[in-house]
Amino acid sequence: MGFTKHLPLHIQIKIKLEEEILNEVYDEKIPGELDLMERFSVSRSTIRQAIAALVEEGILEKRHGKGTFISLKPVEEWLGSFSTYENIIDDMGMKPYIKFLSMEMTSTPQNVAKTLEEEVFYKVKRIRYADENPVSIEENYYPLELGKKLAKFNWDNVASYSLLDSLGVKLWDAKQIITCRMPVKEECKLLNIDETIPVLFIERLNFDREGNIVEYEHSVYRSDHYAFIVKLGRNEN
Amino acid sequence: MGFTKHLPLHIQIKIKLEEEILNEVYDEKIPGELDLMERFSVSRSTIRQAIAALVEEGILEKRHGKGTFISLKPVEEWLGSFSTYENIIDDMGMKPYIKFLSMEMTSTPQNVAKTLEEEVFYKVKRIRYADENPVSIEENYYPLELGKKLAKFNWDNVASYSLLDSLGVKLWDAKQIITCRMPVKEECKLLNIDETIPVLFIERLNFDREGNIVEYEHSVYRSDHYAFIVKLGRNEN
DNA sequence: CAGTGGTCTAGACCACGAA
DNA sequence: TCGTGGTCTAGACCACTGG
Repeated sequence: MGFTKHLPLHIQIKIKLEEEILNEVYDEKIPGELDLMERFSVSRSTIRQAIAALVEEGILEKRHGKGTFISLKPVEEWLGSFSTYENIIDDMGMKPYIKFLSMEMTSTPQNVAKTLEEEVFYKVKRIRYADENPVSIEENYYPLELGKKLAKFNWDNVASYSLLDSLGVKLWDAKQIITCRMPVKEECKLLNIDETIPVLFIERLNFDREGNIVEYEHSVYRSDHYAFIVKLGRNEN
Repeated sequence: MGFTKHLPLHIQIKIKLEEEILNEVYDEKIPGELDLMERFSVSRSTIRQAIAALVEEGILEKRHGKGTFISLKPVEEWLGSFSTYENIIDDMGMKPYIKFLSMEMTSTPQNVAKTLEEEVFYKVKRIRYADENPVSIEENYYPLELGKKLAKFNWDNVASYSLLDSLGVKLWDAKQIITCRMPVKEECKLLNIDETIPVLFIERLNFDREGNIVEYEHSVYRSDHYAFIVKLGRNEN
């Protein structure tokens, strides 16, 4: 392996396994600890230490008596754990739906322009409903190359990250800004609200594992019936 | 120890250590692994496993060559990692200040009433400034008993959790709701804003380790100059 | 039963930090 | 140099899962 500095074995093994997992070398389950011991010619604790790190990162998941399985929590769960968009009025039974409005090329949004040099982005505009009631206007922006591929999909009622996922693009980090303002006329019309009701304005930059911007989201939520609920905990929850 | 079921040794040790840490048996540093091995009559890996769990929970912190130290991240850092309140207009140099306005007993706020049976709460009202400009109106509510103790402090320019901390109350979990609305007259006056500018409205319930409500926060932020910035990551960041 | 992960031991040597 | 945590080994037995 060239001149690998002098990383501890368990780290090297962890990296190797992680790489293989992300390259989909394994289907669902990684080899047992005995196999890995042989393969890497190390003791069991070293293997276990490597695996423990991956478990902690949410990449692997152990099942006693069965084996160690690839986890890679779906992004839905991950993002969901942060910004659960919930209805204050407690009408749980409502059906969510996202309707495609338009797709076009546009100039790079401000927020992205600071970081990237590209001048043109793909923009997808959609409206999110709860039953028949419009909830938000969502615009997703993508770099040209990625956008071209995404343009081939049907964007009705799908999560953007599931489309990204099918292209092999995984979201990893995100940065989000939350503020509010008064709606413009078009937003009032689309959301079916009065001009006197403010809207929550959310921007989110999504990054992949290497820190590249893969998606910029720009959303406007009506504030009269909805709010963001955030759970905070020191550990998992 | 009575009839301890049959918990693994490292779990028992972890619990024991955790208990001692929370009871402030140690000052800053826990005994070395050798000492603990002797004390519990177990092997080093068992001790290390117990400690690893506590490190993962953010309760301990290892320093190579020095020892294992009690961490218990200050709440500031913990809460701060979530909702960093930042100025969009990028005036970094501003000085934050929180001015005490009033303290009184009041009926239990709605949000708390759902969970608790108490009928009266202490309410502390303050205004947060950036330099000379008002940023938000913050109201903190406390259960009677706790409120009585807190009433003795000077509430100018201190974080509520630092006062709680000095009473031995540690925050552990939180639940937060973010939405927006138009300001009422009093809020316009206090925040020095026009009636046409919406405000961000944040409610937060803070819980201790046992899940008791220890604080309810109710804040109104002006939206014209400020926004919430949230960083999301799968692991630590 | 066989296979897998879970727990635990005893002992070795390394790497860092402070005196 | 000494004490601390970091890495690693070899081997043992237990507990869960599935055929």
